[in-house]
Amino acid sequence: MNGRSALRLAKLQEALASGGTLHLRDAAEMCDVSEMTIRRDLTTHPSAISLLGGRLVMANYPGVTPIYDLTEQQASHYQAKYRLCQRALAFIEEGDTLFIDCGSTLIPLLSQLSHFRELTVVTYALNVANAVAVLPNVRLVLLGGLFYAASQSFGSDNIAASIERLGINKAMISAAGVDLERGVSCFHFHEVAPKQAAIATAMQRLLVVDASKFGVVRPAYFAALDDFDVVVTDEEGAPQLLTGQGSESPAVTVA
Amino acid sequence: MNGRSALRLAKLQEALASGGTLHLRDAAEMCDVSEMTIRRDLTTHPSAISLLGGRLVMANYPGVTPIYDLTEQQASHYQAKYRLCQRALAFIEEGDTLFIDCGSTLIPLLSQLSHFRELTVVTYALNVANAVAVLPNVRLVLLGGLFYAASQSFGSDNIAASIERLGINKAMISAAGVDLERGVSCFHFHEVAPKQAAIATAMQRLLVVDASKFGVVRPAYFAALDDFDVVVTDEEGAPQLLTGQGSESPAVTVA
DNA sequence: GCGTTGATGTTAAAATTATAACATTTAGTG
DNA sequence: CACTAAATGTTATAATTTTAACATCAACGC
Repeated sequence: MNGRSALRLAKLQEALASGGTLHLRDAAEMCDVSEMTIRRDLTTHPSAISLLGGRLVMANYPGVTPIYDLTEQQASHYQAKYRLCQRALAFIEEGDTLFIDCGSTLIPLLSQLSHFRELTVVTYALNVANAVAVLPNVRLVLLGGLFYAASQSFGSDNIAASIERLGINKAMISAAGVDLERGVSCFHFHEVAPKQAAIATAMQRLLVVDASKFGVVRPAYFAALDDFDVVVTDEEGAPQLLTGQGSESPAVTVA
Repeated sequence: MNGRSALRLAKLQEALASGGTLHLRDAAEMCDVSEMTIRRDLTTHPSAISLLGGRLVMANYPGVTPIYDLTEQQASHYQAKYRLCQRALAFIEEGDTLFIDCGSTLIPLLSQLSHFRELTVVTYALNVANAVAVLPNVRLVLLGGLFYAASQSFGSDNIAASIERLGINKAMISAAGVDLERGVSCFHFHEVAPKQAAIATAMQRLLVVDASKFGVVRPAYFAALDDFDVVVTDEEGAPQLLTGQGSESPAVTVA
């Protein structure tokens, strides 16, 4: 690594930080070196900047190349997430006020919301808010507070009260672990309060989880399985697993 | 416009909505048409998708091509904004708790904050939050509420109370109009409450505006010029203009 | 000073992407 | 069914981007 090289990268990073893209040509001129040098800077040092068809873009920015392209295997993995959200979508109705939980599970659902005439989305997650902000037909209510990077979400001491003040129709909740006996859990403790508040106040509670979460327990417990009205999942074998070896559990419908 | 064309675009948009990029090749395969057709779809219909070096990306996503590239004139226009923010930066100190206003003016400032060891940023704007969220050294407090797309910001009836509860050190306020007699104004009325609350509670109030805003009045008045301790601007002639033809106005320092 | 090393510049070739022109298919109409 | 027009596919060509190879230059130690 080179001092000057790092300096150039820093300069470019600053230029790109406010958004937009920078052509390799302009980047070279801006740094007063050749395009080749910029290319080499980029390949030598790894950095937050990535080169896309002759243009520099911030790689860690929400929308751009989170290091993955939607190709082959990943496309099929995307398909799985997509199908799960398709099932969840079936429960959404025109005019609903939805609580959308944090995490990546529900993100593919959000673009589908453009097909409705009018909806309201309540969330405490930045990535959810970004996906909803571009939809003109969806009113967005973001519950703010202190930002937690790990879950891309916000927390505050009165978030539960804020949620309970809203008329939430349906709560779409995600989880990192679902176990028959130990209940439903997630990674981060600051997610517990908003999840519980949404479950408490919503008219219908939907747990949206892919089957890989079954039998898993994570540090932060937030609900029992029968606190939910519906469990939306992606595997056919799931019903037995969840309702307990064929015993009747009328509180939970598995979709 | 064609029904199938629109359908393809919608499909691709959904695929891209959760982030990432999609190679033209894969997009064509996904839609079961030739690459040329995808290209034509993109050029015929305007859409949120843009093609960057053979890859499809969401154009309206925060980080990517907000329709502008940083080239030539625009690079110099960026330089102006950048210099303005450099001046504003001089007022920021290690450990500060900053209120950052909405709009695009202060965005270039945010990436510079990475040079500090520790800061806290309070904002009610989504674009500001996105820029700050990637900085590991800056604590982010986002004041939530109902989202207003026009200003990419949030509003709620208790936003003023939330701001006043925080220990804000310095308020960096932007404006769309600054006039000696008619005061400082912006476009949107929902911005008034948070701006005024920040001005009321902050220890130091800085107005950051480029000179093009001088002599302009916008619909929503929110402060008098001497409510600010410092006016940060980019033109040398500004002092006279603002302090009133050379008369003394000790309340306002122009940087 | 000389030679070495690392950084950078220059150039040519390869690969990829963009554009245009023309061929083919498809859907709709009388 | 034939005709038309729009949509799509195919191909060739142009433009651009990527890669590799080699040339230059400056800094540094001996």
